[in-house]
Amino acid sequence: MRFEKGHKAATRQRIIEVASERFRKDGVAAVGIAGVMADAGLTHGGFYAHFGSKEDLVREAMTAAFEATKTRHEGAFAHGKTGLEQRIRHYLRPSHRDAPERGCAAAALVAEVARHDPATREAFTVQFEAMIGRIAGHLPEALPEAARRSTAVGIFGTMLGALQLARAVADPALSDAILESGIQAAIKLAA
Amino acid sequence: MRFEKGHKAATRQRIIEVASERFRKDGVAAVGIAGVMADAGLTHGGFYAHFGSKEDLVREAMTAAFEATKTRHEGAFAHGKTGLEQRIRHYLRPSHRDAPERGCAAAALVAEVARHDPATREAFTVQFEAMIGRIAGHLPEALPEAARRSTAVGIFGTMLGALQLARAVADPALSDAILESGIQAAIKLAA
DNA sequence: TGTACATCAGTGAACGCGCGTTCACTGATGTAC
DNA sequence: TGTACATCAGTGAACGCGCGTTCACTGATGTAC
Repeated sequence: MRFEKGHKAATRQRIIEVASERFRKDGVAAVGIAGVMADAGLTHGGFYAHFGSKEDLVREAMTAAFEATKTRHEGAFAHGKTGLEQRIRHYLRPSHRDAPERGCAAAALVAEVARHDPATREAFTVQFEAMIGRIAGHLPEALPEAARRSTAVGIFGTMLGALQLARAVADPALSDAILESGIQAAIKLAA
Repeated sequence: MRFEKGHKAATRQRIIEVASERFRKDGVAAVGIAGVMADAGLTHGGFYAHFGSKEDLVREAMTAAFEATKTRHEGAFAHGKTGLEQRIRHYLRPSHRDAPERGCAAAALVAEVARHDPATREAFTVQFEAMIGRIAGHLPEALPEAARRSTAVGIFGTMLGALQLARAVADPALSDAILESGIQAAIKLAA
């Protein structure tokens, strides 16, 4: 064989990583296959040796984005309420707002996911559930499971909504204020 | 003149209304000028007699969408806490989730707005501020203005985040649960 | 050891299509004489 | 009252471009003899 073993798998991984950044930064609809392939150091023709369609890449890149941010944060936060507060502040920090390409895939892609294939939406749902589980893990064990899950959904919705609003608004001071309001709101929900 | 007075203005309004629905339903990037014009009963060539560019239409259609939902709800809700709770439940009801084309422009377009022209982001900011003002108007007058605004931002972020998550998720039961969790969270923030 | 062949990741031209935008034109009307 | 002309909202062909996707091909390698 021309290429060492694992070469193709490595290329595939590279395409997914490039796509996961570009999709989060510019949106799925605005990013083309040719651009992704060029960023991965390849020509566009080879794409279909790796993926069946753009939609397949969307699904895989979104999942990879979720996994990457999860892995990056694993074990970084203490257990319990303090850990959750740290997590909230980390999520709603200015540098997360300013670097969507390396940030939360849910915040960058929710609206578009809602308009995609069932398979993509299911992949999103799986990752969403995992996220909720992680947040719920910080909530008091005294609470019933259902209450913890429901509270976690409210907290995540607040975080995601605030991050998106902070990104959309034109006034930088207002944007900072939105992040701070989001932090306070999420903390209140966790209490 | 061939057309009665006000004809052109009426056509322009029709284009804006069609666009405001289609942008909310399918996203700005996925909607073309030709499709909007066809839906308005016109051919695409006439578009530039009404707008300078697609971006101009985006800005106007988004503003119109905000104004339309505002007008539709004006005076529909009581003052104070009860009115806010009504408002929250109304926002996070299943039929709002299922009809984005007639629903909240912020929820449908935040992510895309973040990637658009400064002028479009400024128009969004104005509408966002108005929305916050309306929510803050329901909060206790005893609170300082800044606290009311901050709380209102948290509440709106929660509503917007929950609505988007409910739209993206593949499982209908989970989607309903997200709406309910969002309602509970927003109410808790308002208390 | 040297030659012929099979493998296959990646190339790049081409497919039909829709995009945003431009522009010469149409044709029903109001106005001027 | 009748005719010539100006107006202008809307038409539809055309512009260059990028999209997702297909496919015949390349060329460096490993394998077979």
